[in-house]
Amino acid sequence: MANDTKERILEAALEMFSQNGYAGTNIRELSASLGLVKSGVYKHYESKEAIWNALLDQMIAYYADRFGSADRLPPVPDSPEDLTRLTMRMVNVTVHDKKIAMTRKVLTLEQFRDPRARELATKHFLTGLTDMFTRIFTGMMEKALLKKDDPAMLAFAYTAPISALIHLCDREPEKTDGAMAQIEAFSRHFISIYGEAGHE
Amino acid sequence: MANDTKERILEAALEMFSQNGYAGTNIRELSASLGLVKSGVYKHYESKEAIWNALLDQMIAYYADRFGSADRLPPVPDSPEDLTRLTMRMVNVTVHDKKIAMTRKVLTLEQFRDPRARELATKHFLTGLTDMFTRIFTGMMEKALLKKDDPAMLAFAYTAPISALIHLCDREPEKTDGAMAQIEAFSRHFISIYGEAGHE
DNA sequence: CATTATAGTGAACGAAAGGTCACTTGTCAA
DNA sequence: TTGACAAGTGACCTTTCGTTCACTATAATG
Repeated sequence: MANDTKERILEAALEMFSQNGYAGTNIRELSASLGLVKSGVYKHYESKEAIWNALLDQMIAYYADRFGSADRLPPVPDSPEDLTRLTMRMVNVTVHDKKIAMTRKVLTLEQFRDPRARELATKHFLTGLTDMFTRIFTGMMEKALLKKDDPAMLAFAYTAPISALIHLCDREPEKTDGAMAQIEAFSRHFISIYGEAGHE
Repeated sequence: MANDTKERILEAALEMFSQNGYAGTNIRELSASLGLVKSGVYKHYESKEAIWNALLDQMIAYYADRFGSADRLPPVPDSPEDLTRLTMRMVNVTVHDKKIAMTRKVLTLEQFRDPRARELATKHFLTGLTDMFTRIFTGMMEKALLKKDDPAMLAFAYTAPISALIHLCDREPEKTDGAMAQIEAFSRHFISIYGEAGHE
């Protein structure tokens, strides 16, 4: 025992599924990338679909652990500039962390096929960010850093464009730098509109 | 001759590729959906990949014809309310037109595999809408319907959230009505922020 | 009417897919 | 030392895939 092959299979599956999709991946290649022969994989998972479901379980658990609970919320920014800094820090992680980026790709590719992937995709791409920033903006309005407005609407207006550029980075990685700059510019523009006048 | 089978194959391919992806589609099913036996397809296309390329050609040409030229631009709205009306009309078409919706799905599924799909996806999901509304907003600023600002930035801030909700409709069609309402609410909110004061 | 190209059929093929199984190897507990 | 078990191998099975091909029916052409 004391073997991590079962986990390594999931890692390899994430990599291959995110590049070629579930249907476009075969377990011969998958196992070869681990230095195994394909029958070896079946010692750990009973089928290709079982690998997929285990991977999805892991992605769902990871998301719940990392973004699901309210207490994991980043601190409310102390200034408008802090919002931009917080945003850029989060975006940088999300774009450059290989595992998170591959998770997004997998969800993109399988969202029409698997109901659980669909649900998780909506969280990753839309509601997760919106909910998070709804709380942040509520806090900022209480601190009088943002003009009073519907925080959920502002969060949607703030996160959706950022999410669109993250998708662009996934699709065309060579545009990552430009997209990052655009996110920062957008964040500043957002603050210039919604930031409470009187705060430096 | 006088046969439209070649076109019908592309229609069926769009349908199947948009649901199951390229790798997840087999030509037995594809031809069966046309009342053919699979070998019949090869009288019209020499391979599965040739079908895919022809479909992509058609999607690219369709996009260029419909959204590519500047003269196809919708008229600049005459009032802020008109912007919402124009937006809702465009979104309604884009969401409910089966062919356009399937095109988006196919591009979503194949964007990481095919460079041409990748390029078209970026146009469909990001730059196309942004460019279009950059022109519209420029016109609205000239008419003093919008506060003077960077029209490209406003267009990005306006279209990206709408695009996110269109994606939601593709992913979870049962949420279409809610998404539509949210788009309309967002449009009005946008106008309440950027609309030039003094216009009713 | 004879001809010829076109659209479609059905059987067959080789390759590749997912999956099974008898067997070997290495590790640990009794 | 031995027994048991988990991990990995390689041959093999079945199904399905994309593709080919000889053939037929049809409809337009000379």
